[in-house]
Parts: sequence; structure tokens; C-alpha cells
Amino acid sequence: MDVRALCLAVLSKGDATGYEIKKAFEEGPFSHFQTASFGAIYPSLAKLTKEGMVTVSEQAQNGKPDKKIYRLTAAGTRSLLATLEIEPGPDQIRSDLLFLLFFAEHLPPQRIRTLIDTRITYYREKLTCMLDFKPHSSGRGGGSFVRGFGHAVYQAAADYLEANRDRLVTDVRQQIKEAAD
Amino acid sequence: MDVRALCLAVLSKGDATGYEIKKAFEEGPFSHFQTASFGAIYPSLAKLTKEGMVTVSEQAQNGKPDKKIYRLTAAGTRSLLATLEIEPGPDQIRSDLLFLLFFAEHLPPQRIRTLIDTRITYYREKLTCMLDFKPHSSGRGGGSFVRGFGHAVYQAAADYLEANRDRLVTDVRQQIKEAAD
DNA sequence: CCCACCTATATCGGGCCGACATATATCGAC
DNA sequence: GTCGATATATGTCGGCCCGATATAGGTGGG
Repeated sequence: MDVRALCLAVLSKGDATGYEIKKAFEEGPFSHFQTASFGAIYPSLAKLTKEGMVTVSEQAQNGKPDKKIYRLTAAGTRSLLATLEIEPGPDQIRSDLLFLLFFAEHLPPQRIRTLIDTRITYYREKLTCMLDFKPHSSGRGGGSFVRGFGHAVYQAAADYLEANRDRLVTDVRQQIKEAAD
Repeated sequence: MDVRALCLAVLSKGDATGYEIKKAFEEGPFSHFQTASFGAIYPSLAKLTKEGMVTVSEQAQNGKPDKKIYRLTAAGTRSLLATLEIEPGPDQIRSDLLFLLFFAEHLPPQRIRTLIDTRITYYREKLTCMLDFKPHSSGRGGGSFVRGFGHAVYQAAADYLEANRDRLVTDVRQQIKEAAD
């Protein structure tokens, strides 16, 4: 899924500016499984406009730069539906934290503890944030399914970190002691 | 974590060719949380050689192209340890499947079922593959912790898909029926 | 009152993926 | 038996995307 398709997807849920599209990947319903940066969104929107997939309406604002509100056209909707036909690639997890913890024996035990605790807090915050956020599509259809998936995975991650943190720290302390002999 | 650091990480576990480094991200211990392509690995290895982080020994082979076996230098080890000092960014999940399922109401119910079943099989295969693969570091330290994390998350993902597949299909059928009225 | 943060758009360098090119060997299918 | 698929093995290249940076005024807490 390139940023082009991602923009069409957000716009299919309602008109939005480039800035609001970015927020949809940071806090919105797509935040658990897709991301996109400004450096990809703005050029994509310009290209989509040229291709006739979206229309723009410039909204002058007091002080702030002009708001550019994008709206999906019929062609844009067709393009999005066509994207849904292609077979999805494999799911991917990207974690710098696990990269560090893979080399736990080279990390100070106290740092391991802090690193894991911080991440647990981060996951738990996301989880409560997800339960609060339950607006329109009340527990039905694709949106609800996707939200539930994110919740299940984050829950499992947080639980694993909490359940195995102490064991890892003890293991590492033990390995350091053994190495000293 | 850029591909440079990823190469150093794999080489810290033993000498390897570019081809073998790629495999470490497809089947090896890093496969659950990092990826890298040939187009990034080979240029990175060339750069690391120029920088003195690794050394190469060319191994002629019958028929096949020459094997280039890379080995970490002392400077390379120091560089890897320096990478471990930086604070890790947030974990990320990337899923094209969830993108499709978010628009489940625009997908044929039978396709939804196949899509989810295929993914469950994929996850279950990865899980059994992970339990078989338990060689050297027998259940201790960072390697074991990271493997356990991958296992917990994949398990949760597969279980969620299995537990909620039927509900999603029924919901979509219901929505289609309602739309027809 | 200033500093940090938010809204809002846009560009640019560099990093990375996916496709392609090249060469051979093995193995099951037909 | 040979044909296609798969595996070993290295490498390049176009194009997409992230992260940093630029610009510019608004808002709120200390």
C-alpha cells in the first residue's frame, strides 16, 4: 500500500487537509497498521489532483497558511476499490527495542529495566486510548475488526514484556557474573 | 536501525556472505522484527568494507559466482555497541491485510474468509517454525526474550483472526442486506 | 514575556525496496 | 529427457518514502 492509496483511503471517510491525513496515521483509525510522512503525503495529494482522483478547495484563514481541503472524486473512489482487489503482502513488525534487547548481555541491567518499563507504559496508553476512541461505527464491520486486532496485539505485547522483564534482567546479571569468572 | 547496523548485528553472530545476511532477515533470529533487501545489503557491505568495519575474503566456487565472506573487525564491534546506546523509536506494525479488511463492506464475503484463513495458516506456520528453531542459546538471554516476544504476538494475531473471522463475515453480509433495502 | 507546542504547507537529500541482470546447479514433473 | 522452478550468489537502478528543514502566525502555561 503506497501513500497514494493511503490518502484515498482517508479521504473516503470524509474530506480532509494534508495535515489531517497525517493525523489519521498518528491517532486515527489507521494508526495501528499504517504510517505516512508529510514528505510523502503532500506530493501524493498534488499528483492525485493532477490525475483527477481528488479536488481541492482553498480555504483562506486568518493568519495561518491557507487550508487546502481535498475531496475524493468518483474516479478516486474507483481507484481505491481497485486497490482492494490486489493480494495483500505479509504483515510486518519493525522494532528497534527488540534489536537492542537481542543484545541484552551488552546492556546495563538497569537500562534494560527502564527500556522495557517505558515501552509497557507506551503500549498501555495506546490501549486505553483505543477503548476511549469508539465513535461512529459502534462495534461492527471492518473498522471494529481492525481496531480489535490492534488491541489484541498491543495487549499481548505489553503482557509479554511485563511477564518476562524480570527474567531477562536476572539472566543478564547471571551472564555478567559468569563472564567475570 | 539502518541496514548498516543490521549487517553489523548479523556478522556479530558469525562470519557471513551478503546472501546469508539476507536469509537472517527471512528465516533467522531477526526475522520477526527487522527486514533488509539485497539492494540495501550489498551497498552497505561495500561501504562497511571501505570504512574498515568488516573484512572480506573471496572464496572461488565451481560454477556459482565467487562467495564473499565478511568478518567483523574490532572497529565494527565498537560501532555496533555504539548503536546500542541510542534510544529506540516506537514499534511499528505494517499490515496490508488490515488495510483491506478496514474496507470489508466493499469486499465479497467469500474473499474475506479466504484472506483471513490464509493469514491464519501463515501465522501458524511461523509459530511452529519458531518452536523447532531453538539451537544454541537454549532459552536464556536476549535471543530467547526476543523469540518469545515474536511468539506471543503472532499467537495473539492468529487467535484474534480465528476468533473474529465469522463475526466479520456475518456483519458484512448483514450490511449488504441492509444496503439492499 | 518568552518558550514550547499546534496548525498548515512544502521541498530536498539520502536511504531503502522491488525489479531486473547474470550465471550455474539441482530436482521434481510431464 | 527436458522444461520450468527453486536455490545459490552478487550486483545495479528507478522510484518511493522518511526525516530534517524552511516558513509563518496562533495559543497557552510558567
